Amino acid sequence: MFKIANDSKNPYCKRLELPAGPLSVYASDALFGSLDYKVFEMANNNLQIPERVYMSYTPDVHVGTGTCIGTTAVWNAAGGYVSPSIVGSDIGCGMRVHLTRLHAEELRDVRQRRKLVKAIEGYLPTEEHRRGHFSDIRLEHVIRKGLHGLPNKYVPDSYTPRKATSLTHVESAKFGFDESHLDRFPESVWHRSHRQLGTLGNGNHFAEIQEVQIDESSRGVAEAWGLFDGQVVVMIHSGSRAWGGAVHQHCGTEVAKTMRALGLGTADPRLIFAPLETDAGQAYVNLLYSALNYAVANRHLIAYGIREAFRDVFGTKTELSTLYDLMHNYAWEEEHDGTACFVHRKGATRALPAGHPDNPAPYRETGHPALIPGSMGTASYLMVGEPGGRDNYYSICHGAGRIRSRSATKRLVSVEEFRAALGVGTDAEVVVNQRTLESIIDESPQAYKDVDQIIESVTGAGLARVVAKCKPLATVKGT
DNA sequence: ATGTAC
Repeated sequence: MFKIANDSKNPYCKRLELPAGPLSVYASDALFGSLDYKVFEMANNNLQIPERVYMSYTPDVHVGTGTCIGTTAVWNAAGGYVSPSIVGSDIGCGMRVHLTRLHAEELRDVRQRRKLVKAIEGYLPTEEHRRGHFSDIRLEHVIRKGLHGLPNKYVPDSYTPRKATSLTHVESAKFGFDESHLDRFPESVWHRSHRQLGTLGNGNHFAEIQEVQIDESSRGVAEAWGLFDGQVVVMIHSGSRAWGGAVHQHCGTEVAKTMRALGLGTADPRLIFAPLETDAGQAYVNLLYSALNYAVANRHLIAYGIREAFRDVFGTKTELSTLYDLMHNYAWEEEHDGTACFVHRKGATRALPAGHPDNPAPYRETGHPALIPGSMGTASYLMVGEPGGRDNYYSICHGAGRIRSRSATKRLVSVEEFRAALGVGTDAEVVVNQRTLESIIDESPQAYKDVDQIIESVTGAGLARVVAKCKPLATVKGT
């Protein structure tokens, strides 16, 4: 189906010539060889969207709906295209890490980890908060202004040690957009979205308590970020919940209509896209930004709840400073080599190197943290971009990457295997909140690639390097 | 990932 061009000097980057155009794939030979041929069929469909400037896969790539998870796809902002299928329905889904001053020794006793997990569960209901919870928060303020729409009680930082870190240590705290598009959503969507504020959601979303292990080669950066060996950190993975879903569904229908009217399409009817300048394209981009506002505020409020739990267990002086918050499902404008680009990242994380002007101010000199989760029971990584990332529009992986569908995992993986992967019954058990592991077996590590191999491909390719490895101590999942 | 229809 395709040829591999020989012009790449990077053994971790394959430049393919598919019938519809070029595709860069960042992966070791072993990972590249293990890819399902369907990811190339899917790429070939995505490459048929007109006017594309660039498209690539990260090593954790796997098949999704219309577009693979692990895709970076770039158009020029002028005359470009936007695709709700490439962004996917969990708009703004991403990662957040908070730092504590606690040492993992304080959680060495499994009973202490259980106590903490139970406390966190009390603040993060699995589905929705009860009526009246967060009644001091106006949802339309959050939708319109992101973190800046939250009451002072939540920001800036009655709870972080350095002033306003939760507003400055984020990829984006607020997206401005044309609010007239908000009229189209029924009251039920607003109501549900309010009750879902500060909740994790399902699937691969989680909150995890982890122990830091600094990579010696990056000790300087690690210490500049406030990390120390043995430090307890909190990693959060969540998105825009029902709000993003409603944006995806509503705008997707409109974009599909525009597509038909313009006679556009590819071999895959699920792959929807439209020129940026169309009414449907503009409505989607505006409401996409509203979902990015929801998602960042949602992760912020999850962190707020977890901080309350830490205070219940470790005392009122416990701090949870914000390391960083960034997304891996989104599209927005970025400038590259002086050109305004419209960049889609679906299951791909931006990792800017030291000195890049788009780093937020606190991370201008070091590069910002790129937060990469592993699968359950396995390590996660704090990375930083390298200058070589420029070739890939500064995109790196977003995690381990699924190798088995949820249904296949339920069929093929036993609860015993899952228990063993989490060390259940040993001193090192990763404590999980769920009453039965059976209910979340589709998230067992046997459903995912080995995150260490993914990271090796990213570092080998010169896209980013490891600052710290974070080993799981306890995990909180939705149902 | 999510809500909704089956």
